[in-house]
Amino acid sequence: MFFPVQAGRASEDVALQIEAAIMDGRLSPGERLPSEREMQSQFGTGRGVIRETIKILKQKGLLEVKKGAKGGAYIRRLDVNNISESLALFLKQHPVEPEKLIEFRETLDRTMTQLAIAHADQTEKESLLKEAIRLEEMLRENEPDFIASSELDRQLNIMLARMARNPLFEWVMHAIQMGFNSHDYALYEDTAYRERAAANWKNTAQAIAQGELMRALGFIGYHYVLLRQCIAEKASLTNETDADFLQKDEQ
Amino acid sequence: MFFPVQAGRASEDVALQIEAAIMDGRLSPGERLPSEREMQSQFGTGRGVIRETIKILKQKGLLEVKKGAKGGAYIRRLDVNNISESLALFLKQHPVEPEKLIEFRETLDRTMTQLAIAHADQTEKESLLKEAIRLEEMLRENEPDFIASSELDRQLNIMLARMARNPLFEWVMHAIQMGFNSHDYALYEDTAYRERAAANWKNTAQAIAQGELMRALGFIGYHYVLLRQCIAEKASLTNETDADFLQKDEQ
DNA sequence: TCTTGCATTTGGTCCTACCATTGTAGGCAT
DNA sequence: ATGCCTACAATGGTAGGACCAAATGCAAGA
Repeated sequence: MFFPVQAGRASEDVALQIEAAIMDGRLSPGERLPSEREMQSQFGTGRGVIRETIKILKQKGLLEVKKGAKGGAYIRRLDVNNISESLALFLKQHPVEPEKLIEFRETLDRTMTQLAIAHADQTEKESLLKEAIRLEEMLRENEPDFIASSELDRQLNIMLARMARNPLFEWVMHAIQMGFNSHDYALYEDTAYRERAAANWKNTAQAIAQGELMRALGFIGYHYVLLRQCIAEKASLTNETDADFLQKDEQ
Repeated sequence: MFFPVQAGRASEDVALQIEAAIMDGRLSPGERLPSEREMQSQFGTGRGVIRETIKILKQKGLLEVKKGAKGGAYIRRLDVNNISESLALFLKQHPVEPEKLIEFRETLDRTMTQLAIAHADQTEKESLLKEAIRLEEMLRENEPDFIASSELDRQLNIMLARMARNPLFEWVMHAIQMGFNSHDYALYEDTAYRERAAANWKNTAQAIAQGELMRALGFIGYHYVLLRQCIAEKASLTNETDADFLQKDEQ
């Protein structure tokens, strides 16, 4: 039941030591690690081990590496993107039925709306409304930019999440949006959908600004009704894609 | 406005190529990559670059490396733990007020309860109830095992998530529980809390098994009332810890 | 004072040799 | 023929050295 103390994991070992030092606060964001050649002698290993260590920690998002004099490995503050990337990678291997995603997002949206009305200040609420109006206008143009508008849609979601004054909602929304970026562009190509969705965003923002919770929730509900309709239409049009998706989902 | 085509990122480059091959399905879980020395010549680089590449992909959870003959880098199917680990790491650097965590979990719990009643089969519902009863019994012992019981509490949560038939809830719950493991043990040390919490779990499971949504939601609500009380008590007892926490949260 | 250019620091790459682990094939003994 | 053991080969793990490339700073020169 004993296991070898070090079964070829020198780089993992060093990585753990450095990670621990960062988490303990012995190393703070912005600080620099010694140069590779220095650590090489400090840890008593070859330089290769140190380099592999650095790659690991860099991949974890804990380090940022710069070349040249005054270069080296700098401690980096983690940000949400690391989680988002992990999630996105995971989702590529584990496709989720659109309905499941909608179910999840609707839950979050309803709560965030509630929290936003309670906690956000008036400035933010009006800013949300302003952006929603901007989205509506953007789509009224002759040749709407789908990428820009679905980007703005994302922005609105993030704003709402931030207004909820609960970072967890913000982080999860962020990660979810990054993970599912591919599907969303397509929706904004549907003329009928995008205009009603934008109008609905405006209504939602208005209700939030006026503090009318139930009305806001009603609009949120309508938003997801629209989404479900739009997806159902797309699915019935292209059976092939649907079959593909189901197949992928099976494995 | 031009940027150098390869600013010292050979290993990242190779990693991207392999990652793409995995995502395209050109490489499937279980398959083996060529040996380091072979790839070295295939990619036209030194062996160090290949090794760094492998470390990166291993850290991402895409590879598993074995030594010896028939060893090498094997493609691995991603699992939720990678996300959980990213989140846990992130949360260590970004502490969250307990109230915010409760707010978030309560939202998920309420929806999951609703979905579980609608989608789970009777077998599962009874199994949930059985485990809840087991938790209650476990705490009635003379010397309850805090770690085991808070582990069982986690299990109950995961079961509920699975019963919702929506993998997103399952994954997020999993990640959240991994990320916040440290706080939760402590709660189960409070005698008054843990017994009422367990009894409440039983009631909740019972209501779910009987398909009584509103009653179940009522119990869920009570669960979080208990949690909030428990945390408030702890906070008022140890002002020092609380001050520490706020300080950490500021930075 | 500004520019140029050299020197230094530091990561990026290649190479080569050797060690450690593991699976297997072949030989040896029963 | 069977079963055990050993030697070998494949493969990742480590060490150390040499050189390249980029970034910075300083010094010399215009």
